[in-house]
Amino acid sequence: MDRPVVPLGKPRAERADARRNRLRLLAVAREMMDDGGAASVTMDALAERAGLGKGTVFRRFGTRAGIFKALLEEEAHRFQELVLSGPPPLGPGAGPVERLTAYGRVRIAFLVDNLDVAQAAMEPGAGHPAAEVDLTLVHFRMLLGRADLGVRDPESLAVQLGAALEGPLLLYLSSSRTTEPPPAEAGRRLADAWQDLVERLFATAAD
Amino acid sequence: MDRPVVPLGKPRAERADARRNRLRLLAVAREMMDDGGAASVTMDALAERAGLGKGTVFRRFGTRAGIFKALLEEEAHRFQELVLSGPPPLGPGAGPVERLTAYGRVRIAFLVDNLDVAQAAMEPGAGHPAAEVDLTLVHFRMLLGRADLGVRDPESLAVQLGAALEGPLLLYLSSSRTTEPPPAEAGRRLADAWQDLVERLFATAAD
DNA sequence: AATATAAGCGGGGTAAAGTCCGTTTAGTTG
DNA sequence: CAACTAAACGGACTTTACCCCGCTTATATT
Repeated sequence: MDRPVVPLGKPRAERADARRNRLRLLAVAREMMDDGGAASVTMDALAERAGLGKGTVFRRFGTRAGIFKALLEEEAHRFQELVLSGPPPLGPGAGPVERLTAYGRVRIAFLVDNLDVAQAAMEPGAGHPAAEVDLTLVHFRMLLGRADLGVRDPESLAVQLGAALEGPLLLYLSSSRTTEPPPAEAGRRLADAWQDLVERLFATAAD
Repeated sequence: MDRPVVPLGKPRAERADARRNRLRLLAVAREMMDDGGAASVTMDALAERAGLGKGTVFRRFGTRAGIFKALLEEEAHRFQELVLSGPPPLGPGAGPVERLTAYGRVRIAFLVDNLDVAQAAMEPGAGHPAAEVDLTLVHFRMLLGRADLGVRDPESLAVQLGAALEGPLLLYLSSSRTTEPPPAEAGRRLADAWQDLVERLFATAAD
């Protein structure tokens, strides 16, 4: 629980062996997931299969969920680049409504693909809902600020939108997946609903 | 090898001892929460303090989260009555916008009060997001159906609204509560934002 | 190169969730 | 009321996440 807590200003670059092991662990984790699914990634097994001690695994990731968050964030980083400097409508150059709907579409596709990782990433009292969510929020705030709806509390609206996007996804991926609609179709439906919501919200501004 | 094969349709009422123990466990759990917070409610301790075996606890609630869900649902039942047949604006008699905002206000207050139980109720791969959430969805669907926005997929909108209401709450209650705004104020802010969102959504219909 | 030290490492230890299965009992049937 | 059966019970057992802390090593400093 105690974090090292270097007062501040001293990031103290990651040591070479630490970095090597971190990458190693992530690679092995991915490998194990491909084999036996997320459930098969136990801390002991991961440590052993990576040829490291259990303590090391925890030092690197803090918690089991931490591993999955890290996996997710690797991907998220690529995504972020697209959002910040890729081609429209996802990247800059399109209007807020287009960018928001595009964002939703891509994010939904992403989570539907990485369903089990996403699930595993939020199990315990994980606290922070992944830095990744924060990225979504930052982006939403930016877009909302730009589009001038006369909203009282843009910060809260960003959070609500984020929830409206992620919530249904989580609901979907937590429901029995055996008899449910196939992911592709569910994804399409979620994306359409998202577009509907965004357009409806912005319609009031266009009056 | 003879299979019992009760065809179906026979719920087989709860046995008297089972009922007694179920109520007992809930009472003791509440007691323990008042003492040492949600974290102090371990399955072993609960079993012992109730004078029962651990197996019994699991038979009754299936999972640790199950206990907290059960606690929450006890409350939710009272709430449901208010919604279905209480006085306006929460109960019938007011317009959809008023009812939705009232619903949000009360629900937020409820969750802010029961913060730790709510948190504890959603920890593991709990699967079903609590029957309670379903109640919210049923209600939202009803109100959305009544108010005739020309929405393509009312079902999805209900889910999104539910998420927009609950998501920010969860975010709030999972963030460090030591330095954050006091619950009362946070609650007010969430409620205002919720009202804003609902009014904005319905504005397009009122044109 | 020698030294100092913060960071990293390992793996046994603990606690708590959840499973198993043999025993007990409430409720039913003739 | 005696036999019967499905449900409930208990508690030992297993599996994991996560902690602790003495030992090792990379890296900065002189």
